[in-house]
Amino acid sequence: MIQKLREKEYRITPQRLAILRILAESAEHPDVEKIYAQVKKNFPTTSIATVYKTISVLKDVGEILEISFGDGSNHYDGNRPFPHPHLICTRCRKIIDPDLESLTYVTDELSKDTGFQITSHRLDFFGICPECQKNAEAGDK
Amino acid sequence: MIQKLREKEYRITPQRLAILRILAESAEHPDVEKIYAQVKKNFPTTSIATVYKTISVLKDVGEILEISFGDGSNHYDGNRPFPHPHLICTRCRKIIDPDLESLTYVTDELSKDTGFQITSHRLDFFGICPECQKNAEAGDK
DNA sequence: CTGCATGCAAATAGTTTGCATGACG
DNA sequence: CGTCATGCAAACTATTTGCATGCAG
Repeated sequence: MIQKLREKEYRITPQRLAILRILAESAEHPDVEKIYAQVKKNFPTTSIATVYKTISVLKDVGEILEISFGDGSNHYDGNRPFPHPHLICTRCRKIIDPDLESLTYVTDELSKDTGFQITSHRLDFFGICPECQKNAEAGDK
Repeated sequence: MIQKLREKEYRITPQRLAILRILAESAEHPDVEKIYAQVKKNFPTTSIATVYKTISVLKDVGEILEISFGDGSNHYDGNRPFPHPHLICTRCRKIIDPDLESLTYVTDELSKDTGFQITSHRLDFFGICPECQKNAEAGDK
């Protein structure tokens, strides 16, 4: 993964390494603020601008995926740099990556019907996760 | 549709009527700027804040749907105030509402597998529409 | 060394809010 | 006629940009 940066003539700085690591290791889909907070633990001088710039580079290289949920800020996924469904708990904001094979079939059908050349997609489900359902029953507010 | 506003104790102002009309009549999915521009044709004094406030009211009442694509601003749909798929041309920014029945089945399966109580979803496809494909072949940049 | 990356601050875009004035019901 | 909506401007959040300094190659 670092390879790809080297190949494309990008410099490897400690900050970029740190951001890369965070994106590669986090199972969830952090937003810029979360990444920023993490990076600062190791490099307190890092500015948020650098995070944005690095993310922009990684997007261009195709190593991370930008995901925009309805909540103001964008999130990023460094583990699966390709479109995949999300399952978001609207109560605890947890995000899960479910498996759904049937989707490629749907895409094909859609492409055939409309003449569109489909390059990408986004599929997000919103709901309440099992834990939050329990908490709700327990009278939690 | 105006009924619903009356019922819920909201006042009917000319500005609200204008915004409502635009949302109900536009087949596409305008963003706030577009709505604002339209409203100003009839009510030049209207402020963008009023548009936002009215939209917020309509969202609460459930008469319009907020859609956030990846492009900074939110879009709104006053014709189908319930989740439905979108097909977006990344070249000319056109947005189409395709038919896809198979989706409810997918939702059910997902719900069963994860224990989530799914309340909503969002499904957007990105690609190139037939016209833009032609233009691209013709050497258009 | 040379240039690209960093980090700060200022600029920008989209959206929200506070408050005085005005209009719906 | 009281209350809620409007409209202006200021506040806010997420993001981008300009520029001087610093470090990677």
